[in-house]
Amino acid sequence: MHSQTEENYLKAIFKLLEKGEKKISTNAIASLVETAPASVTDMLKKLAEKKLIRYEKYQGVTLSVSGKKVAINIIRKHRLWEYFLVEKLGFTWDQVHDIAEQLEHIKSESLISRLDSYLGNPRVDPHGDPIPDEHGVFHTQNTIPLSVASINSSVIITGVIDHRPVFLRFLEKEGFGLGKKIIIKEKEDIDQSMLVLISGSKKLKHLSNEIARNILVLPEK
Amino acid sequence: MHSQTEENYLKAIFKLLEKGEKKISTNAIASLVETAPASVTDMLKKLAEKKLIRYEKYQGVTLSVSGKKVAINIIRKHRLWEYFLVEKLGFTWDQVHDIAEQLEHIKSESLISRLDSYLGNPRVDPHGDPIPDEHGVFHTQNTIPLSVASINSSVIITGVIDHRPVFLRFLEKEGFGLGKKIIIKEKEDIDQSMLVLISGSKKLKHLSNEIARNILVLPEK
DNA sequence: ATTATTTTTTAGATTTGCCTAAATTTTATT
DNA sequence: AATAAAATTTAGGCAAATCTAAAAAATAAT
Repeated sequence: MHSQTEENYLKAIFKLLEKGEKKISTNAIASLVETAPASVTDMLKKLAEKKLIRYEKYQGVTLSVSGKKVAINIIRKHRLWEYFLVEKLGFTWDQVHDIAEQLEHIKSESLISRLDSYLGNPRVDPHGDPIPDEHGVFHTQNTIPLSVASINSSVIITGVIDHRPVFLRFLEKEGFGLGKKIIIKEKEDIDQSMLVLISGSKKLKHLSNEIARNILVLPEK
Repeated sequence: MHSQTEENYLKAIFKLLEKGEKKISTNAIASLVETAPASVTDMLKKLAEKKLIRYEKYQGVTLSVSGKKVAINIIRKHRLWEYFLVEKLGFTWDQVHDIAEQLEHIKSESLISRLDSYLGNPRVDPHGDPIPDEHGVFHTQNTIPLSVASINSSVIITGVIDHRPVFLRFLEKEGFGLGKKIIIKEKEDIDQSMLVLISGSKKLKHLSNEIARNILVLPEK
C-alpha cells in the first residue's frame, strides 16, 4: 500500500501532466503539495524506487503506468466523495474540497464501488470535473472556456477551471451555476470582457475575460 | 488538532475504562492499539503533557475531561459511519469495522453533523452499540447478556459484546440478528447452555453459555 | 520478608516525511 | 561564450511513532 503522502505526490504529478506539461518540475510539485523543493526531491527518489514514476535528476518526472493508475484512483475517490457531500449531505460546491481531500485516502475497494452505485455512477463531480470510471477512463465532453464562445451563441455551463471557494461563491451569487444556459450578447474588443444573458433572467451580466476563461461551457447544438 | 495515533490511544483508554477497570495498564493499551508496551509509555507521556490523560509512572492512567471528549467524539464518528455503511451502502455488520476505523479520523465538524441528520440521528450502530449525541451523551437501554435471561422469558436482541466478524457471521447464519425476538425454553445446569426459540421459527436452537454471554438482550415488558 | 515473576519504563535505534543551508546543475542574459 | 540567475539536489538534522534489549519498579509466591 501507499502512504497518503505518496498518493498526494502522485496526484499532483498527474494534475500537472494533465495541464499540458510533458516533463514535470520539482518546483511545480513543491508548490502543489505545499512543501519545500528539497523534500520533493527526496520523495521523487522514493517513488522512482517503487517504480511509480520515471525520474532522472534535473530532468523532471513522468508517471509510470502503475503510478498513473494510483493517481487516477485517488482522483476518482476525491470526486465521488465530493458528489456525495453535495448531493447527499447538502454541502455547497465551495465547501467540499478539503473534506474530500481527506476522504480520498480511505482504503477500501468495496467502499468505493458501493459508493459509486449508491450515487448512481455519476459522470461529473459538483465542479463539472469528470469522474473516471472503475477502469480509470475519463468520459469527457467537448467543453470550451466561455471566453472563446462566439457572440450570439448559446452555451451551457459545465465546469470551472478555478476551483477556489471564493471564485465558486462569486459564480453562485451571480447565478452562474452548473447547468445554467447563457447567451453571449456582446464582447468588448478592448479587454475581451463580455455581456451575457442567463436564461430566464432579464438583465445582462458583465464578465471580465479573466473570469470567462475560468468557466467551461458546452456550445449548444 | 490531534494525530490519528493519539486519537486511537484515547479511544483505547476510553474503552478500557468503559469495560470496568478504574486504572488502565500499559499492557492493556498496548494490546488494544497493537503496539509494544514501550511505545505506549512514550505516547502516555505525550498525552499527559497535552493534558488529555492523567498519568503517573507505574500507576496507570485515566482520561481527563478533554481526553474523554476526544475519545467519545471518535466513537461517535465511528458508529455513525458504520450506520452509514450498513444502511446506505448495503454492507453487512461484519464488514464495516475496518472501514469505519479509517473514516472515524476524518476531521470536519460539519461533516459529522450533516451525516448525523442525513442518517436520521440514529441512536445505535449496526451492532447495537449506542451512538453518543453531539454533546457526547450516550442514551443506553437496560440490556442484559442473554446468558442471564430467565427461563421462559421473552427478549429482544439489541446488541453484541464480541464484535469479531466470525462471531457476527455465525449469529447472522443462525438467525440471531438485531431486533430478533427470542424465548428461552431450557437451560442446562451442567454448562449453562440454553435452548431458545426464535420468534417465527419452528425449531429450537442450542446456544452455549460462551455465546449467550456475548449477546445483549432487552427483556420484554 | 525474601525471592521470583510480571509489568513498566528507559535507552538507543529506525523509518517517514519534513526542514534549512550549501553545493551543483541547468537555463537565461548579456 | 562567459557570467548571472534560477532550479535542483545533497548534506545534515529534526519530530513523530515505532521497535528491541536492558534496567527499574511493582506484584506475587514461597
